[in-house]
Amino acid sequence: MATEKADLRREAGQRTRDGLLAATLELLAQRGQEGLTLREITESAGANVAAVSYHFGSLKALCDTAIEHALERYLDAQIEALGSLSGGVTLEELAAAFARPMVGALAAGGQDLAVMRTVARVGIDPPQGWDRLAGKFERTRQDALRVLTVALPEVDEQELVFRTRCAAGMLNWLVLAPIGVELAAESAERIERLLVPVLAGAFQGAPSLG
Amino acid sequence: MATEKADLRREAGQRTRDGLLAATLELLAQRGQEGLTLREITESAGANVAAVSYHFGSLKALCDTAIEHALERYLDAQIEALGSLSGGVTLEELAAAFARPMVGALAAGGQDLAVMRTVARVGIDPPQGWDRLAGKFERTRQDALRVLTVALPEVDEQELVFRTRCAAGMLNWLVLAPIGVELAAESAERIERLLVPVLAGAFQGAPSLG
DNA sequence: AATGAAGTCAAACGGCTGCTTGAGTTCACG
DNA sequence: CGTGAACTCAAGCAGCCGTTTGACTTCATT
Repeated sequence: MATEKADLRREAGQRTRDGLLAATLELLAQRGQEGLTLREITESAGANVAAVSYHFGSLKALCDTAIEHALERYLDAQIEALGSLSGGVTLEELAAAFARPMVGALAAGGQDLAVMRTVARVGIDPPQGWDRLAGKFERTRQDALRVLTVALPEVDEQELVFRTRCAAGMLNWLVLAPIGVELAAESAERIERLLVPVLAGAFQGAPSLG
Repeated sequence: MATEKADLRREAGQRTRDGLLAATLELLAQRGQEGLTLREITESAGANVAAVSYHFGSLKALCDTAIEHALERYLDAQIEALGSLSGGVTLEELAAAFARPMVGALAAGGQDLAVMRTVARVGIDPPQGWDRLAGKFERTRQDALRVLTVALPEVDEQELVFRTRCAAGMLNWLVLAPIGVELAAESAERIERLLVPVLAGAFQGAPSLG
C-alpha cells in the first residue's frame, strides 16, 4: 500500500500516548489539576501506570502536555475567529466572533468542551509553562482590542483592555460553572442569542442615559 | 469583674477552633478544596493535627464549616447591598450595588478577600451542603431581578436571569483569576469606576444601534 | 487536696500517592 | 532464526495522606 513502513510497535505506543492525553484532558476538565490521580488516568485510558513515566516522564509532565495541547487548540480557534473580522464591524459582530469558539465547544461537547473547560481552569491557576504560549494569547487580546478601538474610539484604551478581560473571564466562568451544563443542553443559536447582547453590552459599557 | 465565668480552658479551645477556621479559609481561598492538607492547616494555625478531629470531626467537616461561614458572610453582604435599592434606580446604581461586596473585599484584602475567593471557588465546584443556603442565594438573585425588570421592562425575564448570572460569574472570575491580584492593588473608587460600566452594559445588553 | 471534664500532643495506623524495577511480550531487521 | 529496540506489565518502593489512640496538662468544681 503505502511506502511508509507500518511498525506496529510504534503505532501501539502512539495509541497509548494519545489515550493517556485524552483521558488526562477529560479529567482535567472535570476536576482540575489538583484532584488528579495517576492510577485514575491510566485506568480511564486502559493503560498501565508505568506507561506515564515511560511516555511522558512524570504525571506533571503529562498534565503539562495535555494543558499545552488544549491551550494551543483554544488559541488557534480564537485567533481564527477574531482574524476573520475586518476593521469596521459592529460590536455585535465582534461579540459573536469573540464567543464563537466557546459557543461551538458547548454545542459540540466531547473533547472540544473539555478543551474549553481546561483552558478556563488554567486561567485561574496558571501553570509554569504558561510563558511559552503568552505570545499567542497576547495576539488574541490585540485582535480584539484593534476592533474595539475602532468601534469605540471615545473609550480609553486601558478601559477597553479591562473590558476584554472581563468578557473573556465571563466566558470562562460560564463554561466552568454549573451553568455551563445547562448551556451545553441548548443549541448553538440559542446560546449565541443569549450571549452576544451581554458581551456587546459589556464591551460598549453603560450608555450615558442614566 | 463580670458575672460570666472565665473558664480559660473553653476559651483556649475556642481560640484553637477559630484559628483552624481562619487558616482553612485562607488556604481554601488560595488553592481550593482539593490541594488542602490537614498538616498544612494545623501548622498554619499553630495547632496539633488531632485538634481537627477533636473540634470538627474530620478535615472535610472543617472545610464545610469554613465554606459555610464564608458563604453566609458573602450572602449577608450581598443581600444588604441589594436590599438598600429602591424600585426606580438606574442601571449604574444597580451595578454599583451588585459589585459593592466584591469591590469592598478587594480594597480591604485580608479575610474579606479570602471569603470572596472561597465563595467564587465554591461557585465552580459546589459542595454538598449547598442546599442549606440555596434560599439566601436565591434571594440575592430575586433582589437583583426585581430591580432589573423595572429598569428594563422590554427585555424578557429569562434573559435578565441569564444576564444576572453572567454578571455574578464575571465578578467571581475577576476575584479568582490573576487579574484579581492586579485589581486588589487599586483603590475601591478606581475598581468601581472600571467595573460599573461593564456590569451595567452587560445588564442592559447591546443597544440596537448596530 | 481530690475529682473529672476539656483540651493538647507525639506517635502510630492503614491506605493511597507518584514513581521505579526487572521480567516479559511484540515485532522490524540482519 | 537470532538480535535488539519498543513497549507493556505486575509488583514493590518510600513518602505523604487523614485519622486514631492514650498519656498528659490545665483548671473549675467539690
